[in-house]
Amino acid sequence: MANDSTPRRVSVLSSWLVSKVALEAQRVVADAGVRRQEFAVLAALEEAGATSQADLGRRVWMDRSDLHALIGELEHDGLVTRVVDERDRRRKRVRLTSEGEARLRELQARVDGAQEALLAPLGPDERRELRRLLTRLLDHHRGAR
Amino acid sequence: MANDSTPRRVSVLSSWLVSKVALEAQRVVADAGVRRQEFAVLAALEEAGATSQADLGRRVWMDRSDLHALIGELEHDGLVTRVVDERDRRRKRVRLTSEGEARLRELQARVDGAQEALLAPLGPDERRELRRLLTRLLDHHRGAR
DNA sequence: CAGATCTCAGCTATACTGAAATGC
DNA sequence: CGCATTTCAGTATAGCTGAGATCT
Repeated sequence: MANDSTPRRVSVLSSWLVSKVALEAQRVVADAGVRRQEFAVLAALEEAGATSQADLGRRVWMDRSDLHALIGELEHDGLVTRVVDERDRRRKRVRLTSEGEARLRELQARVDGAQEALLAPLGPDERRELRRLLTRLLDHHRGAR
Repeated sequence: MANDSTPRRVSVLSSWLVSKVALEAQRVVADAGVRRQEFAVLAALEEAGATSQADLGRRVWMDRSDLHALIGELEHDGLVTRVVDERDRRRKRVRLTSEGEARLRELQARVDGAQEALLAPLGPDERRELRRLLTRLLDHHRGAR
């Protein structure tokens, strides 16, 4: 009550609040030794099986260009393979290697830890509620484009 | 229920969720013609009166370096003045001009609109709850450093 | 032909770091 | 001296754009 260092008027801007929390979240995940994008792509790949880069981009909401670069790295590190789809030669099917699966399991463990650190001050109900509210916002604005 | 395009496993990563919402928030505010940083600084200045850049940086959680550049722009545009503090000559007191105040009122109106657009899918209680949860996270992690 | 996909070469905004200059 | 403040220069990352090549 006495120690309110957050500027009142600025805190009225939810955009500001969300951005700062996002930064903090990113920091926590990075401190756990995880690149958010890599994790997101590997996880999406495991879930979707072998898909095209374009599909992957839609799933992870990542830019085609950045995704292309990232997949290049992952391929170079032997975590994924990139093969021309013979049924539609425009596409390249990206697939997890067994090394990629191992890497994903490793990252998942670290991410779980980071997640716990990030949400530490919240109880189970609050975590659920936070996720619900954020998801609602995302779904709403996603639909509008 | 049928249309669940968000990858299940990725959405488990709250960090990812928060980041995407932050991006959306930023977009909404930018679409309203507002630079988040400029608004934050002007608002903090109105609230704090004439303070040093360092103090301003702490209030708005902005980097000294970036803040310096931004204040340079604002000064060039006649929105703030920057004067050496004679009581402590290391400091420069930054102060809103009347043009700056007018600019702030203009931005505030746009920000209110953007805020409304961003939070449209949430009811009043939900907005309060979202802000409460985010603030709690921020305060917690802020204290830890 | 329209449209999708992959690729490449950039751009911008944001956050941050290191270090010098000045003054307390 | 240690410490705070301002300033400058440079780095890193994320997200994005435009355009060409290839294919359906």
